[in-house]
Amino acid sequence: MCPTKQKMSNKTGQDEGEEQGFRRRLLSWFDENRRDLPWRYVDDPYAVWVSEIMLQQTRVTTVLDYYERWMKRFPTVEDLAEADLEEVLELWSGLGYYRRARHLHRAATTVVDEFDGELPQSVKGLKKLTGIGDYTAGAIASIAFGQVEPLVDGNVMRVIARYYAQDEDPKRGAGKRFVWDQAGKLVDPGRPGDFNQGLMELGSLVCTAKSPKCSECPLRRGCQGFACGDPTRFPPTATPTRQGPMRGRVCVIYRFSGGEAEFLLRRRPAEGLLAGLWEFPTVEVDGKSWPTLKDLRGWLSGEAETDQDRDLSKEFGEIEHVFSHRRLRVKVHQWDVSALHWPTLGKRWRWVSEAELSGVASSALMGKVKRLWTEQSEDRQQEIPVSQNG
DNA sequence: AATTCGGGGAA
DNA sequence: TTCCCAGAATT
Repeated sequence: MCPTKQKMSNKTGQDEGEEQGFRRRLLSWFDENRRDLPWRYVDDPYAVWVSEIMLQQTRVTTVLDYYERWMKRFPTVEDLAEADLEEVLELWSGLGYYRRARHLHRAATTVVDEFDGELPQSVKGLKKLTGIGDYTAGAIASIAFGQVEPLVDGNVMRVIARYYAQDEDPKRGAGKRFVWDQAGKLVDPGRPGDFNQGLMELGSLVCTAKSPKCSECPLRRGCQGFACGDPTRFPPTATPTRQGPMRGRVCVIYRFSGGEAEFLLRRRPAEGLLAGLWEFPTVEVDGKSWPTLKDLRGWLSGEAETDQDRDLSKEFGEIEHVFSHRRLRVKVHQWDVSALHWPTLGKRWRWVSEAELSGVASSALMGKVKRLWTEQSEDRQQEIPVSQNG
């Protein structure tokens, strides 16, 4: 508990004065310091929607490139609704949390088919679309439609928890209600979208998690966390549940066809992790011991006549890939099957040329495998006689 | 209320 | 390394 923490006044007149000062100082700061982001100054609810989905659990700097590519390919909600899921996932490849892309695509078809191509303007209406929750509904309603609605994201949680020296965890229970209540009381009736973006911008640029720049903060004077002397005490940090390490093997199976390399990709199941994405055949196990080569060739048994143990044992690299709460290290194998007769492929398998590889929906880990392959292709060409390429 | 989702960059 | 980011859906 903060020793200098002040009681909130219940006198209506005083609250309104406090809130108006908060709004004025925040908006004034935002007008001076707002970043020039591509989804700002755009009078297009669809563009706001796309940006907000991409920004879920993802930093602004990461989103920029994806957003530009997306809007170029799918400029309107109709373009998105008409697109194949495969292409949607392809544009999302590497951004993570792929469910967002699936939901956005499905919601786009809902908007076109049921709402005559227009996004709902109310929070209640917006939340009926899959992928739009409390935060995103508030964001679209206030930013795109000027509705006086609050929004709470990670930044807003932190700013408000500090400003009021709130001890409760803002992610749940009483702390969550408190933050949403305050956000609702504070939001500026005249410029709700700018106010909300200003709150997030302040959290992102000034009221940062580790070392807040209180000397630059427009809200310092009324901030009870600053008055406490240590604003980083708020909000309290919830201890994350950490998962154990994982080990895996990835196999780049390739052959030469017409002078160009082709790769064998496998499609992941429609449900579960990385649903529907393509990958170089992979095996993974929990823990720190490596899966065996036998594990790697398990899915190949009976598919091709070869001495798989020997052929698959060619390793050309190791990659570490870090997820939200997991750490996967994979050994990368290569296998040239140019000389082998390969059986007919089922629906889950596909040969892809090197040029086509970048146009396939896949995870960030597969991107790393691909880059590793490309980086080492010069070395490989020195080792492998040119005759193999013809 | 607690998990799951499989990216990534700053400190 | 750790933290946590313009979170939502599911259980």
